Amino acid sequence: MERKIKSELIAGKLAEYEQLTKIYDDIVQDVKPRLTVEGQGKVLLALADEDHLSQSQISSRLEISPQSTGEFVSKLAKRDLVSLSKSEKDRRINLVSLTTKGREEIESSFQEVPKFITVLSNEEMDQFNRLMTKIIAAMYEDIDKANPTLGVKFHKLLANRYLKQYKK
Amino acid sequence: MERKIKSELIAGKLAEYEQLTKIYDDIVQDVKPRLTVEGQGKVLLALADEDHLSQSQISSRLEISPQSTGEFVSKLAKRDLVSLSKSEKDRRINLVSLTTKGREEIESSFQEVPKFITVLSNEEMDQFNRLMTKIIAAMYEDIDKANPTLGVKFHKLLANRYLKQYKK
DNA sequence: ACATTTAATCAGGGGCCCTTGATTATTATT
DNA sequence: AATAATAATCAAGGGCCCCTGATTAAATGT
Repeated sequence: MERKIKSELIAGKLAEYEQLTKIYDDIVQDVKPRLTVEGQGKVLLALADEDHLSQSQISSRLEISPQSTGEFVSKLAKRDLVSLSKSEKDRRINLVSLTTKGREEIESSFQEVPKFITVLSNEEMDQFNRLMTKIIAAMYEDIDKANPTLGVKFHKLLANRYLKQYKK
Repeated sequence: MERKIKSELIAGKLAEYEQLTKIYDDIVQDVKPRLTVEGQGKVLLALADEDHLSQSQISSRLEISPQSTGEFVSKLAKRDLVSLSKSEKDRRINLVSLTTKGREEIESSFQEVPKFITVLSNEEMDQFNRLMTKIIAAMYEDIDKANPTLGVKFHKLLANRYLKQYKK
């Protein structure tokens, strides 16, 4: 089989997997909504990386508007996942900090291991892990090459968190 | 390494991959938005599977409300991806059909092969394909076991489309 | 002291994916 | 013929993720 066909086949599998996880989560697995690199999840991940940030720091790190930042922060505060406090050094600044509940939210979102993974043998798991590692590394490379601005680097930090979680 | 840890590691990789594709698509790859099993994409996939459906057929197949169906169909029509016609057999019925543009939209959404896949060797591609196939099959199994209603079966048909595309 | 900049909020908007309730027109059943 | 069921639309609403423009308060620069 030609190399082009193989890569197309894999692209299809990955796409299929991606859509299936949505259905899987809806129907099979009563999972907590995952943290995503979107909206409120973005802010949570930013704070997981460095707590006690001002809103404008969050805004520039995530490359989203201050108003969007304020909105997401406000929603997170409403859910008691973050707390707000005026900075003593600068009364304009609102410091955003994770609450215990917020920290737990982040930790627990990484704890779900989908059942379907257990269909693999031990050896297959090793293989899969190695291949996924390779793919992910290539993705990071492409991302950095395309746009090495602060925002992207930050995105990289965010995503790296998944990895750190499982190194122990 | 213990089996539990391995599966956790893989869960983490998959989660990381999933979030990274969002960033990858945003930054690296100027891709067409993918068809998803959500909203308008759902309707397109339904029509790809069987064209010329009534809105209420779509509604029941996708297990969404008639009003949502109408909304998505209307949006797709606005984008010239579907055309509407009153059924001659029953004047209540609006038949929804893919336009040429709609068909092209669907086809082209499967054509993008992300560059990062090419980091794998031929052998690795075979391995990865085999492992993904196994995982996806397990997912389908779980999905069917959990809820074998018509809607779910339909979702399965939708997702199967990715596979069919690459069998040739 | 005044002008400029910065941080956050308010006002308002858009898009997308969903929902419930009500209405109108058409078809099927009694 | 009258009633009940069906198909689609209209009205209205909500949530989430985003945005631009304007305003207010605090800090910094001249």
